[in-house]
Amino acid sequence: MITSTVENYLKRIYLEQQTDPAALVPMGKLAAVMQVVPGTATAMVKTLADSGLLEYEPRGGIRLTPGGEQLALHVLRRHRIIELFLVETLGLDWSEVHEEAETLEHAVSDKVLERMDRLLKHPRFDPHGDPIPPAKGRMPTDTLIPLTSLQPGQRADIARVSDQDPAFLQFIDRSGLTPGTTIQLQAHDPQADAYVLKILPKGRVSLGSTAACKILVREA
Amino acid sequence: MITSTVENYLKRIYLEQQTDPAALVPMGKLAAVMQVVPGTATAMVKTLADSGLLEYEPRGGIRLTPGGEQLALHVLRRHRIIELFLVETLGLDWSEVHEEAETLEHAVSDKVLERMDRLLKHPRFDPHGDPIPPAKGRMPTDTLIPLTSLQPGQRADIARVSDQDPAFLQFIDRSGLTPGTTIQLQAHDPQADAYVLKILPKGRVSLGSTAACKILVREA
DNA sequence: CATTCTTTTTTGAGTAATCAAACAGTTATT
DNA sequence: AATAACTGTTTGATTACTCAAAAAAGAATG
Ligand SMILES: [Mn+2]
Ligand SMILES: [Mn+2]
Ligand SMILES: [Mn+2]
Ligand SMILES: [Mn+2]
Repeated sequence: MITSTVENYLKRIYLEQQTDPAALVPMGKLAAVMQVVPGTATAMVKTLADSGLLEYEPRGGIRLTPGGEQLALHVLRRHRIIELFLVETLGLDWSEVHEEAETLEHAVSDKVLERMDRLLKHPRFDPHGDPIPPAKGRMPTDTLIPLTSLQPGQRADIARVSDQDPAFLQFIDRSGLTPGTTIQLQAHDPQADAYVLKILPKGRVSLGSTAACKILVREA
Repeated sequence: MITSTVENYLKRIYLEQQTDPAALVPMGKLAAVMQVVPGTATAMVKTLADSGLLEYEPRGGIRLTPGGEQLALHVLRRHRIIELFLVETLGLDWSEVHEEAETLEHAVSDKVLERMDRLLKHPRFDPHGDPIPPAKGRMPTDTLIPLTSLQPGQRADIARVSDQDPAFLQFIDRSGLTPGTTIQLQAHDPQADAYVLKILPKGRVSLGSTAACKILVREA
């Protein structure tokens, strides 16, 4: 049975995998992101391995099988379409939809999901700029860079905000740094740990590296 | 913890209660409608009684406490608003939304629910004509009668279809007997077990008593 | 009123998911 | 190499929900 617990594990494992596709995901990392004690993660991973959803090397780590990855992408598609639906159709704030989608992603049927997808005109990105896995076919790979990699003077479009914390997302919103915005890095002072951005057409904001590296941009 | 299992039990008990508000709901009935073995119902009922959600008379039956009833109505409100939302906003067929809502009713937050309610302009009835419990305040009581109680010649408006079976609902749709339709009972032949209806402004259909008593009407 | 049938409860067991804490294996440090 | 620190696994228990089957209570019938 694919319980919602299994769906959550697969989705998290997939996301961890993406941060370093070559390496195995260590058990400690998995336990940490799933917020369970290590023994729980070990037990779960054994049953997922038995179901053929991942490969498990004891004391080494794990990696999703193609079947496990397909399921993970399915959950991720649901999650991101639901997020966008909640923002676009029901008018929720982008800072709160992640939490809502965390539950709904396990309850929405394929039929309902495809209706949402149609109503939203087959969107390619969720409210945070994360790509929506297509119903079939490969996940599109775009090459985004963190704001911290820009050279002073360089322009770029904000493409993604990779932190689901409502307080941070609300700050991004207030500052006018939502995906789609064009910015220019005006100055970077390593000593002050300050990235000064010009928001086009008007506006200015200064960020520390902790915040700046959560903002991914596409070079203009 | 209010698990979705608990929500389902409370909702079913409430609905059973309504069929005969004076009597206790017998354990056998509960087990049957919940599709569990009697022992399972007994075990569950004990924990619900311990949580103060219902009163349990061993070998007598059960009755929801005010707290249990409030929770049940909350679930029922979610269920019915979701059904209408799926029909109105996502364009699903009324024959399939009951099953979808059965899962979603446990996953939709109060915030999302109130957004749906607002988008639907605070509806009072679900697609099947069942009343939507208000967020606060008492459940409205309307006096509907089954089609089988009409006298030949009498006119009435179809108000509710009380069977969630998709095949039956599709038949009702095909026959033009959806809630809101005005009909007139043209003839009732007890020997043939046939209720002949005129559908206004035009149309005619004949129903047996099994089908006719699932259709509730409001006298014109 | 004794027997039979029906309904309900009890008992014992299983699955899924979790934690605490003991244990074992691996890597780093002295 | 010995020891310490870290990481991961095992073991034993718990909670929520469920079923199968035995036992008990109550109702109906001859
Ligand atoms: Mn989730
Ligand atoms: Mn997102
Ligand atoms: Mn349900
Ligand atoms: Mn309904």
